Amino acid sequence: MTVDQKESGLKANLENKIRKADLRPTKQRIALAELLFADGNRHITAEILHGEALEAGVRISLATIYNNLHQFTAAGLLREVVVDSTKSYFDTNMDPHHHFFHEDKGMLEDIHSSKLEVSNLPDLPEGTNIASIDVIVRVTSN
Amino acid sequence: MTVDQKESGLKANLENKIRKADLRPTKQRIALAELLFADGNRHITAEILHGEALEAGVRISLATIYNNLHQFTAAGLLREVVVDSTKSYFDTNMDPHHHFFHEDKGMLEDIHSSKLEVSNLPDLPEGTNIASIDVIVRVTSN
DNA sequence: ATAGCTGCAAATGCTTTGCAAGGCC
DNA sequence: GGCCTTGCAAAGCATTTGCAGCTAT
Repeated sequence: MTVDQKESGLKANLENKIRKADLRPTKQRIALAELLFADGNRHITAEILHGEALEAGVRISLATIYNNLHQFTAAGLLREVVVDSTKSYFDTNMDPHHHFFHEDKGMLEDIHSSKLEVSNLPDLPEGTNIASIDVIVRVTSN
Repeated sequence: MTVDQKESGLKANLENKIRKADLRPTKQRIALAELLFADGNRHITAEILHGEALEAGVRISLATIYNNLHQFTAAGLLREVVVDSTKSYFDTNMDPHHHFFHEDKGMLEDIHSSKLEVSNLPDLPEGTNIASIDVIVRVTSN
């Protein structure tokens, strides 16, 4: 198999992913999907993703980045991680897991679920269900 | 002891708290301290606190609310809880503890530290220290 | 053809800042 | 008096929205 075939196989795969989410595989969406999903788990902000897209030679507006990040999130391809009150991070790892947050660098790092356990959870408030449990271990450089 | 004496005792206490933080006990600061610390643990946004101050008849600007929330936070009288990417919450409970976050209502509720245990924490990334561990149990009404 | 997407620019919402006037020590 | 605080209005920043034009099906 040539490199080109691998390349096109990957793209076809991403197109599929987009189609399954009931979204049209536009040039911009495919480019974003490549940046987000090709290299495994990523934690990214809209701004950064925009920069990467431009660098990769894909002309795309920030508004479209935001639209697509939210559409991907709604479709279950991404999740939003709330760690910083000034900007939003999106995570491509959909398995249950937690995070280190490097406060100095504004960087997220996965903690595999098996590596961290939350026990002794008290009774939930009357009439509520758990939507998710987020554990954020904030670290600073020493 | 009369009610008035209790009242003034409380205020004197709050003034002390403010002085210890190296801040001047201005009318606005005392009013905010009353709203924040008089009735035990609270979780509050700048907007809400502003509303409460106006309701209590204290003329204070939103900018001053923000200034003081940050000064109180820097002084260790408050902590900021990051749960919502659109606004900041401040918590008057400085003991180590975690939170339920009612996503429907945008409301925080304490989980006493003794009630929830985080175990099996993996090794920290090279050269880092823990700043804090935040557990947020997001719940929705059913 | 038509419903969905994109880009632009304007709008939004929360938060911060600059600066003149006022208040605490 | 001198420095800290306040309030106002303007600015800032990330994000969202309206809309005209383009694109996938």
